[in-house]
Amino acid sequence: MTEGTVLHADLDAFYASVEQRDDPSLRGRPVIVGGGVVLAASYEAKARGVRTAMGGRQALRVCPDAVVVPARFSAYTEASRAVFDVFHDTTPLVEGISIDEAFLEVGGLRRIRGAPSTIATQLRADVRDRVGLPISVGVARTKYLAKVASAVSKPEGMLVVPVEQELQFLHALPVERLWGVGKVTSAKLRDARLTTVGDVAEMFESELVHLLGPAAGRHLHALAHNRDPRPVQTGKRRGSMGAQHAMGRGDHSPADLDLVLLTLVDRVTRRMRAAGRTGSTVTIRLRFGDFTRSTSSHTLARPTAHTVTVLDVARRLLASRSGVIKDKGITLVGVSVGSLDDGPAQLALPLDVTAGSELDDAIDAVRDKFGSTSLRRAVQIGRGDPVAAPHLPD
DNA sequence: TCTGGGGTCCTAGGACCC
DNA sequence: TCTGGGGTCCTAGGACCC
Repeated sequence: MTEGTVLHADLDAFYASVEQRDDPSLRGRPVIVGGGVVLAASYEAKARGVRTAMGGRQALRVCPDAVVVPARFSAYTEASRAVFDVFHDTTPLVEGISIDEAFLEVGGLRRIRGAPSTIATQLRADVRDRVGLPISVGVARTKYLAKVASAVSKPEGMLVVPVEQELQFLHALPVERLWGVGKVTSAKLRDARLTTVGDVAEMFESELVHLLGPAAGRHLHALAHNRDPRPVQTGKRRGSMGAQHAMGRGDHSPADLDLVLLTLVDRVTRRMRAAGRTGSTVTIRLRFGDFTRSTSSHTLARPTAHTVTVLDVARRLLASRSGVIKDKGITLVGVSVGSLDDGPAQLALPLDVTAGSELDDAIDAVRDKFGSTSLRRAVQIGRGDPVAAPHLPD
């Protein structure tokens, strides 16, 4: 049997696991993180039918004895950093995908660390010992298949897909396992009597393109045949930064709304400046009283991270929707700045990254400067050898 | 069922340019 | 006076992911 060399590591019920780690009284009990909607559910809660993104009331109906705890984002950020430290101690080739998952390329490590499955076993033990959290790992030849494998192995498992058995494993899975198949695409595929990945693999690419559009059709055709040439990529930088705020259905005066907008713009531009980045496309996202949505955007002639400049644009965009807001009411406001440029070449870390609230900014800054691979190294540089941030007007 | 807070990528039409 | 084909950018919306 031949092993692939891509690992996909994925923390199990991440937020809920951190809560259970930090409060022993929660262990073994159904735990829900978040109130209005479920941000995360422990496996005990999932076993009773609680799902991520479920409404809070519904969750308590299906699992009345669940313990509901508020989210502690700083604790999750800290735990994530510790886990990524373990990843980087395993291999230099780490591609972070989100706060709780990453791809690791371990192909070059056979002589010093052994076979991929050996490394994966050690990685799980290291995360458990050093951070105290359960993690699942999938091992395969491609990123996509490694991700599928870790998902199938949960909870707290490990699954190696040998190269010889790739298609056999893949084709038996339901179409919903394909990356990029959500509710809408799943319905289209099932309408066309395609229920397994194997069914999709039997289609011509042109048929899938006709059914789903060019990009999605080609993408799914490739995945169904396990064609996924993307290498594990370090140093990715985000393309936009945003903040949003959900509100109750009640009345919100224009002054209230403006205050929310100001707060959001301040949060976003502050993070941009901390990361040393500027952007030129300002987008506001609205959700109305009937839960329909709209976005509107405006592109500036020059990129900026200036609070007042972004606020001015955001205000005008919001004003252009005031009629609908008046009619339907509003339940969410979001602001994001996109088309982020590469920013100044020098490292733009705040001087004092040890001061509590600044830590997140510093991590943002480092992620954006170096990608997650060099996260730890750069934070150390930032701590020991501060570099002045370039002056950005505010 | 009654809905958080982040993000990514794709599509389609119109403006504008050559 | 009326007209082709191709490219890029902007905007709005939508699907999807964690």
